[in-house]
Parts: sequence; C-alpha cells; structure tokens
Amino acid sequence: MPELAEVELARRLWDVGRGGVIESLSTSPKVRVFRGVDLRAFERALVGSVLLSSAAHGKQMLFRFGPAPDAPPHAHMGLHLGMQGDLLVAEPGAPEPWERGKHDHLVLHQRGGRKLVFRDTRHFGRVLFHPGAEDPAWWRDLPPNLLSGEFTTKALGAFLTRRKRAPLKAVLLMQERFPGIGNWMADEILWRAGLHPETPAGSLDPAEVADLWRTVRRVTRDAVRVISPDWKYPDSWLFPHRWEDGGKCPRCRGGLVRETVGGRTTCWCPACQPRRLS
DNA sequence: ATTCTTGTTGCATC
DNA sequence: AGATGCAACAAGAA
Repeated sequence: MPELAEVELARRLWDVGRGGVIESLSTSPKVRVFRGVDLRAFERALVGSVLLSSAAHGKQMLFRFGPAPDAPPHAHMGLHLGMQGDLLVAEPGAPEPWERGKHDHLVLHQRGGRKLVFRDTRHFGRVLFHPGAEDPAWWRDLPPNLLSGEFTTKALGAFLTRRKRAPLKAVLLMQERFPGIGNWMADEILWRAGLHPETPAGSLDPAEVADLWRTVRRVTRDAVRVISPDWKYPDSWLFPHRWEDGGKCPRCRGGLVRETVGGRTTCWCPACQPRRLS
C-alpha cells in the first residue's frame, strides 16, 4: 500500500545499508520496472560504490551513491513502488526472512553479505537511473510537498478551479498537485472533510476550500506520524473499515458504501458525506 | 473461469 | 488548448 507514509517507511528500511560498499547487483533486465534504464551503465556506476543517503517525496524515492562514505555522490537511483512494490533487507548469516522471490527485481549485495532488495510482483513500480553529482531533474521538479509552505489554500483553490468538472476523488489522486496521496488517503480526506467523492472540484466555496486544505494537511501529518514498522491504523479512521463488507462509519456508525469513482474503488459514508444538489 | 486490485501513462474524445 | 475519462500495463488472489 505504498502511499507517502508507506514510501517513507520503506526508504528508511534501507538506511541500515548506508555506508556499505555494493559488491554486486542482481537485476531482472527484462522486467518492465527497468524500462528506459541503461542497465550496463547503471551497474557500472553502482558496483564498488557506497550508498550515501536517501530521501522520499510523495511516492518517489531517491538514493544517492558515491565512491566513498565521505565523498560527494556520483550516481542517483530513483525508486517508485507502483501498486505492490516493497523494499526489504536481508542481514548476513540470518536466513532470509522471506521465500526467495522471482519478483525480487533488484538486489544490492553489500560487502559483508547484507542484501537490499526491491520486490515488485505486479511490475508497476519503476527504477530510474541518473549518473552525475547533482540531484536529477525528475527529483528537483517534483511538486511541492503537502506539508511545505508552498502548498497553500490559494494553490489548492486554483487547482480545484482548473479541474472544476472532475470529481474531487479523481482530483486528489493527481500527483502533480498532491504528491503521495493514493486511494486510501483520498478517501480518508474526503470522509474527514464531509465531502461526497463525486463532488465537482469547482463547486467548493472558499470556506470549503480552506477546510479541505486543512484536512489534506491533517491526514498527511497523521499518516506520517503514525507509521512505524508495526503500525496500525486507528479504528477512529475510515481506513481500517473501508474494505470490510458491511463496514460501519466510525463517526456515525452508519453503513459505508463502496463504488467506483474517478476510475477507482472508493469508500464513503452516505450520511456524513451527502451528495450535493447540483 | 472470471473479476478484482492501495498507480501511472498514453490516447481518444470532448 | 486544455480538461476529462478510460484502457493498458502484470500478476496473483478470491
């Protein structure tokens, strides 16, 4: 379920490998996750180098590699987990905590035996490669983080106006404005804001835009705050109820509804999120 | 066997 | 031109 908080958790998992020399790579060259990557150049740049640092922005991750722990980077790798991708670590000596998978498309073998694994059964994820010392363009050009000062009510209002006829559910999934929001966060936001998922984006008044802005920030902050390796979503959120058949709204105890909106399965509470008269 | 899926992109249509 | 909607991508689960 890789949305922004899960992506941050996955990124952090590989922190244990920072400073370690990469002795070799295992890749599945023909798998779609490597589309557009020059694998020979990628391997040449990474083998013998050290994992220096990493960062996550929305659903995108960046890993920096250099010739030595205290040297500047000379190569960058981007990872996107797609629908089902995940990062794993296998410590040396210990039996691998998972069955050796045919979907482990990228394994960084570090000196000493630790393995950093990118697994993706559905191949919707993506590996990006950028040789060079500077952060790549695809990283620099990402839209402002939802918790940054650049994500303002004004920016939100302008975007909703531009997408005025699209349903709010579809608009919240647009990464160009809401980096890191996925299906569950979009449903959570609309539920907390009391907005029906099919509400046309352009129909909110200024007070509703401000309220939606606060809700986006609150759900984002809560998601980032609650994650840990053994995290669990509070029962007071919509999240743990949205896939249950006969699930009940944690606020009003009424029955939840599940239908496709904006091309995606969407869950909402008809009582708390009434459809507007248009 | 058929239908479903937590994401993104490219294309057709308005 | 820009906005919108949808099929396609791949694999496994129910």
